[in-house]
Amino acid sequence: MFDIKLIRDNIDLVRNGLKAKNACANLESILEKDQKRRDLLVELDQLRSQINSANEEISQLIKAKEDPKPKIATMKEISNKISSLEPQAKKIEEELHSLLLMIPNLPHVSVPVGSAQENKVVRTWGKTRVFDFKPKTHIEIAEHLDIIDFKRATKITGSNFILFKKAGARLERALYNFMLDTHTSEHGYTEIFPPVLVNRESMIGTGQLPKMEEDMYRLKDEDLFLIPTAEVPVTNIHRDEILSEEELPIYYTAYTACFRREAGSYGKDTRGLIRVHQFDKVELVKFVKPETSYDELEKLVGNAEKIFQLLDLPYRVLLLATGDLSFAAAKCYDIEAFSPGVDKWLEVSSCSNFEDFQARRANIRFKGKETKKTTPVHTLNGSGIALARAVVAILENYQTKDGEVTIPDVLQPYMGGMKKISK
RNA sequence: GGAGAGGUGGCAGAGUGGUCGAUUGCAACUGCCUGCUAAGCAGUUGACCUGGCAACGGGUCCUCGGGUUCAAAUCCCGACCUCUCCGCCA
Repeated sequence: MFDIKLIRDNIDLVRNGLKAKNACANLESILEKDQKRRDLLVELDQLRSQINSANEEISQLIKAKEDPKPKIATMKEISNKISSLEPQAKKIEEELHSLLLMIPNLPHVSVPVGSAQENKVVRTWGKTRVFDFKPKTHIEIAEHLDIIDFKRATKITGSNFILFKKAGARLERALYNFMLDTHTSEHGYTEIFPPVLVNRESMIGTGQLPKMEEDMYRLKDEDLFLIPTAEVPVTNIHRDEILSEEELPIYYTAYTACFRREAGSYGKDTRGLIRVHQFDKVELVKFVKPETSYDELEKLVGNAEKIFQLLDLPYRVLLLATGDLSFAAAKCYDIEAFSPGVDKWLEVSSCSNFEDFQARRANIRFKGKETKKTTPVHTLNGSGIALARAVVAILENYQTKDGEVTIPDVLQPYMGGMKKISK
């Protein structure tokens, strides 16, 4: 949730931040509503205060066996005034709230200003494979090895769904087990297995709603949503809670299926595994103290990178420019894996610091041990990592001349010792 | 899904129209006492909104939303959740 006080106190900062993010909001109208709301509140509070003291007097009159009728008459009068003001106050409160929910987070100062062209490659890891043959795409490889059945997935559900088979299915399972094991035993994350259906409050809490409802799968009868990422249920674990300072930082990791409608994004990038409506992902979520959140972001990216290093897959890390940042993010690194078959860098992870943006929406705070103050926590999350695209990277990077795929060393134990996928 | 019971502060648990943000117990914190620990004694302990430079005020919150009333934790209606029994089911 956007902090109204920041708009009141520092409107230029907000205006510039929104501009950098290519977002607009009528800040003047928000401030106007805010003023009107506070004026109404002051008036209402005064009336309520009168009611409270009158009420006390009435009870004393009753106790003293005196006639409370005249006092009751004045109370009735005040009470009527209150009932006429209350709906106004409530209405403006709601209007203000929904306006604030539509304002995106502001970018951090360290984020380059501009559109996606301003994204910066921060570092590149590993060597791009050199093949003595023309590398095939993951689609050709998967169909040749009969480990993914695109046609039948379409028959069962619809376009852009996938059906893994045999070693393909096993590879999927091996990958998320390997990732969960790495994050829990080497990076200190606590494993979570959350629901994949969440309610509206949870979706608002992490910022998917109200703005992006059309991108979400929603149940017709229940007002529940299929999660687009485990970020939603996992961040909402601590919604409406006050944590103690000693509990922080909290690190969670979760494997879930993720569901995205990808409305309006049909085009050339949608073949194969690259953009599908359901994919598996291992997510990393952190709740931290504000002063540590940017250090925590660097560590988070490092944890995601580690997966690629262990898999020995070349990747690069991008720092996203302001215009490419998502709604809730203040700063974001993308990890892209190089896939020689499609000859592209594919986004396989996105690691963001949301600062207190989600924490304000979801009402997640912590109490200072010394200060005794309650302050919103900072939340972060990152993919560690997204599976369908990691499979693309593995199939295309580890393909051999005769159409087989070598299994990366770290995955072999998870594949029952299998060293390569053959027909 | 059907029938019944219930949802009060960190927890336990009173309160059934007016002086109730709410008795009390536990837990926690701060003093005192004590060789140490325990016990004991005294006090403190919620969140949110809002006025004010401040000192210091005012308001809201007894699951949530409506209603009755001058006045609601308390009465009425609805939603959600929990428990018990029955049905169904992995």
